[in-house]
Amino acid sequence: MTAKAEQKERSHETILESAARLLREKGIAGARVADVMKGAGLTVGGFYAHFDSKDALIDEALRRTSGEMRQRLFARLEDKPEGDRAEVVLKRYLSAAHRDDFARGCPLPAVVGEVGTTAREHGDVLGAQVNAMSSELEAYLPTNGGVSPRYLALGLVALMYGGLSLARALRGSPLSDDVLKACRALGSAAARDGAKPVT
Amino acid sequence: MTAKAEQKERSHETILESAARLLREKGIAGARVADVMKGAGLTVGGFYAHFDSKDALIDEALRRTSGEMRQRLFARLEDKPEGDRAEVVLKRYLSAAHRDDFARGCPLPAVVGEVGTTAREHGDVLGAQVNAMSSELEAYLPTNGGVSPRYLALGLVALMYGGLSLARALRGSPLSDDVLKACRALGSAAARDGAKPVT
DNA sequence: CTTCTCATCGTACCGTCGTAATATGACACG
DNA sequence: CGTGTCATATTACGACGGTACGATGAGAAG
Repeated sequence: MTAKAEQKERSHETILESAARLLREKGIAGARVADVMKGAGLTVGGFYAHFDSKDALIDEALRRTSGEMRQRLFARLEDKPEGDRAEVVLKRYLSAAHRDDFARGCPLPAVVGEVGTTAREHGDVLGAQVNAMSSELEAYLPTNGGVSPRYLALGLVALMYGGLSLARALRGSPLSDDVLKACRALGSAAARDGAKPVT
Repeated sequence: MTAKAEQKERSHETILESAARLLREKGIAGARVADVMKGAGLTVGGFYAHFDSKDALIDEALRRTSGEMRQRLFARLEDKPEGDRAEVVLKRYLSAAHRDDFARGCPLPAVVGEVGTTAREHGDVLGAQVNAMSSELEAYLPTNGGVSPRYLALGLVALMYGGLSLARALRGSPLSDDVLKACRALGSAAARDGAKPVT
């Protein structure tokens, strides 16, 4: 009896991984059930034995991809000088490599727009992910700036997400690289001095 | 003979206005041809007498809405002290009112994600709009900062777009207001001191 | 060996979307 | 007053999407 259960669990995991990839590459509407199953080496028919609905799959995939991304983003920071850590995160997120690695990168660029317009039902899950990302970043920010670390972190998350999204949408144009560079510069300055208001 | 031509021109304009509204409210895929025509008080049948395809309509609507938005965003700045103008733009863009006014606000939050994933064909038009917005903002930025006005402007555009997109996706949650506030603070500091690198 | 279970498959239903072909009806012109 | 033109309406087609249901076949249980 255990062999069947194991197989089902493996399939569940494979489906989720396929969904995670497609969600990041093609967004919510673009991650079609049939394609997700094909990516998992299965066919449509079996899908509803694993998930209640496409929406449930998207929610789970969103949590999964967001968690993965945070892990990669904040990995191996102990090696870096304490004051540089936020900048390292910024540079990792706003890199050309991250822009070009849809399949394993941040899911936000692929889902935020849809959540704001036609997929409001995923707003809660999205909010939790944004919150988690911001909270984790907050720990690496200075406390003596003009803005509290919490707000600084939220602003940096918006800057990172905005820069990466634009860079992905404009990839192929030189403007894409410029956007990344500009966001790194703006973000680094803010991460160091805490966005001190000027006179 | 002129009466027909006038009517057709009026219809073209009405269709475009309807598309502009729907594009901002529901995104590219969400702005369906039948709905656009209904919003214009017409029916699907006549659509292809006015536009070659849905894609052509979207491109035109994107240019239109983006231009409208810039006009509103940079209007009446002569009243303001010269050094405050960039900040005024920031505050207008990152306001709760703008977040809640889908129908007349910035189209970027509704289209950037799709262009990055499933609607690459609109990338050129989108790039031109981002460029226009950044260029216009650039004129109001300090030249003595750590970053050139061009890069500062690009970074601020990414911050504004990112903040507004997140705020729209999270509307209803208190996090939405926090994101706007955080982006205003971060942006204002950068717009004033030009993102000076610290020590 | 037989029977039951269950993960997965093949397939079909129903709605929706972009697009196109034809119909209609109002206006301009002779 | 009749005729042709053209903007718009009606309707249909083909593709595709999420979802559901019966078939299949491999493994577990006796």
